[in-house]
Amino acid sequence: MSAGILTRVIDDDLRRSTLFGTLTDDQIGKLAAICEPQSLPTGARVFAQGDPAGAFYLLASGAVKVFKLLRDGRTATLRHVDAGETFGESVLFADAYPSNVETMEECRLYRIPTTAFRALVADEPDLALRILGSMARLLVMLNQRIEELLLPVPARLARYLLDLCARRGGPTTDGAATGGTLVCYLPTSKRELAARLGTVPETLSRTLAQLTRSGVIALDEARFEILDVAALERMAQR
Amino acid sequence: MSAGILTRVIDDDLRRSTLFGTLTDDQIGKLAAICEPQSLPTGARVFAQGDPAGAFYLLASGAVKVFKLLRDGRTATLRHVDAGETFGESVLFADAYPSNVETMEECRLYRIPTTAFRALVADEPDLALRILGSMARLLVMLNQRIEELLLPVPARLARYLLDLCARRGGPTTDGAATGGTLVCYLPTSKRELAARLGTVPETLSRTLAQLTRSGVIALDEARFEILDVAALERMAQR
DNA sequence: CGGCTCCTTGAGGTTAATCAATCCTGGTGG
DNA sequence: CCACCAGGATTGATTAACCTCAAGGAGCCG
Repeated sequence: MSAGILTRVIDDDLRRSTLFGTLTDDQIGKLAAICEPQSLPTGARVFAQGDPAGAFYLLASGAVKVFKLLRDGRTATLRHVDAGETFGESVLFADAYPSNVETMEECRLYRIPTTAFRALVADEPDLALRILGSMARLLVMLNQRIEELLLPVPARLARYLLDLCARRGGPTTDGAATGGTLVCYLPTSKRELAARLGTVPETLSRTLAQLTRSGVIALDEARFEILDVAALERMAQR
Repeated sequence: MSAGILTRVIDDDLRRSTLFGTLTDDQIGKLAAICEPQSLPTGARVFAQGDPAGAFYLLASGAVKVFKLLRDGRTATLRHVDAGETFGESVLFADAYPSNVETMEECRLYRIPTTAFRALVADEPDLALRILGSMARLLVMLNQRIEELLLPVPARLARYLLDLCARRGGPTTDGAATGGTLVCYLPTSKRELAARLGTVPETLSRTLAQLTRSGVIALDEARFEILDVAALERMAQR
């Protein structure tokens, strides 16, 4: 039956997520029952700041960005969300979305209505602890973002590059000189990256050029290599 | 019995808090049982960034600041906490504190150990929903802080002043001209306020002087009055 | 080929941090 | 009572960061 196959897909997506990855089969089943699958093309708006809050989302595949529109037209990117992560959790207990979300690629995602989810949480304390953990992680991350914004652009960029290598990073270490080199790929356009770093493309370009000139990184299109990890870490500390 | 009086005090403090204000008597009782009352003088460190995370805190009276120390010695204030609010919730599921907390006045606070609290939450789904709500509010607030930091200093100051009047604000509206005037008092030294706004005392001083010269606010020591609400709101939008 | 978007590079201007001097205000001790 | 000092707050001058505006490339698709 196709329904069986469909729920199998949903279950798998849920199990692959950071937030629900370790739930019991029973819990996954209950959760799957309230999820509403969606598919969106690149550049679609998931919700806008000020929209009435009805649901939060699990991103099954693709990538989205969470951002604010400043009055002068600039956009401030708060967060890039990767497959397996959730976004919009903050509206579980708020009445409107505090920011905008737009897809950066073709996406599959699950809409999880707040009322249904809250009812579920009331039945499953374990689920509550889990989402508490997720929100705690978000809080820590936002704390870091705030700290970062008080640093100069080169430090922000250095942190981003180091973080990127650490997570999505090529363990492609070349056991050569000082700590070896790390290879990785920029996941977005430089325009998006600049917004994510709270700066403009021109400044990002200059900063990357500076890093390349001084031999700290090597850059070819989206592929980059950290040649001097120590120097980059020093730069990340203001 | 003194024990009875003591628990009465704790219960009242809990009930006065934003987070636990609407719990049932039974829930308050269980919570009170795991709270550890503390009294601290001005300028005391509650915890430091990197400390192993064992508890979060409810501030019963006084005021504390949450801040990060930047490598160059500057301090970045993330948040000022008032009586009745909680702080450190983010460590409920993290293993170390992500920032420092220091008292700005004499404080009474309650240490709430994470393990005991988590056990309590597992028993009381309602409590879980409640703290979820609190963390959602925190998330929204941090979102705002990030957005603010991308604005120029005058806009940040304008938002702070408007927000202050709206919350702690004198409803002392003088029904005179454009929307009337609002009177309020700066709750901290200008040094602390500058840190809270992510700037330095010199710049704050200049910006306040500028606002005063242009007749938007009147300032006398800590007492200030918003003379032109509309102008300040315009300034808050970059 | 022309138009497009994305990225880079250059020149100039603006914001705000830094450095430094002065002015209060309150407290202390002669 | 007053000279003195310490800390916070202000003001001025200088400097640095980075945004803005403007002008090219380089790849891509009609």
